[in-house]
Amino acid sequence: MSNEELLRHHGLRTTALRLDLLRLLQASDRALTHQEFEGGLKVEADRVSIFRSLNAFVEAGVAHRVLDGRGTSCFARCGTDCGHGHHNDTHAHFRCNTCGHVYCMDPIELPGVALPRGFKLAKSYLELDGTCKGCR
Amino acid sequence: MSNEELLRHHGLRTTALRLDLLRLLQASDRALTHQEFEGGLKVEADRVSIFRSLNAFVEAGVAHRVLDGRGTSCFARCGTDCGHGHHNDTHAHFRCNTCGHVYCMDPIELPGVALPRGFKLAKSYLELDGTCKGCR
DNA sequence: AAATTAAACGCAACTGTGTTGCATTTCAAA
DNA sequence: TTTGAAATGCAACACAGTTGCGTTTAATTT
Repeated sequence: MSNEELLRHHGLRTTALRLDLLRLLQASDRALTHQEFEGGLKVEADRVSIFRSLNAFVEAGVAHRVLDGRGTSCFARCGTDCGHGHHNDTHAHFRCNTCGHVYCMDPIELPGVALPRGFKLAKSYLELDGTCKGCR
Repeated sequence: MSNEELLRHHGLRTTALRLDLLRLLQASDRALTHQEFEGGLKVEADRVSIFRSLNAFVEAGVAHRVLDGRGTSCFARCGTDCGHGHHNDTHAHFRCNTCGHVYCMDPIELPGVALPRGFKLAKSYLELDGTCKGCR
């Protein structure tokens, strides 16, 4: 599926900015921060528009948001089974303590956890850190 | 161990602000944000001093830092086995999707994860969300 | 008890992320 | 080609968190 089709398929308009953002998303093997998007764009775009497009991606199921362990949002492409309002991002995220980059891992099974009385579990997320292959 | 002793034991001076922060930490069953500390203090204190004291707590092993899922830091008391530069915070954190509060869960075993070639794992963190007992 | 010194503090200023309001432009459909 | 909604740009704002620096204070020494 082309990026134009991808956007259309998720109910988003195809604009130069969004195609450019998708290009960056697809070219990267890891989650990117807003800053990295801004620095890598070929088109000129306002910070605010980038934020809004990335938020639109998340809402539409085109990308998912990951926190980088210091509170900054990173974005990575979703699998084909994500759609408007629902994400199937049941994979772990690995953050490198040296370069700070965040990588999506393969999907895994998470263990059940006993919660205190009254707590209702919705989702579990496994976050990993260590050293990535580029930083060893 | 009194709070004075606790601070002394971790190489920190006992000041009115730090004792007040410790009081709030101890009175809470969940991790608190900087804002909550600021609002709950009996003594007057500058925002910056609160940030600095909380950072000092983390570095000394008195408290640990948890992200609340929206990028803001929360702080909770450490167990007795944490010290300067090393934390034994091998427990999951639960964030309520309604009120946003973050709770520390009991320590659990995390499953081993197969990482891509070249990645070296340091630590794993299990993050949970759902509805807390106060919000059902 | 007074002097001393490093740690802690208060204040001002700054950085960076992320958001909101509003006017303007642009996409896509009629 | 017209048209309406979505997307963008710009200005301003909110908030977390940090840094520099001068002053105060805690704990040690004399």
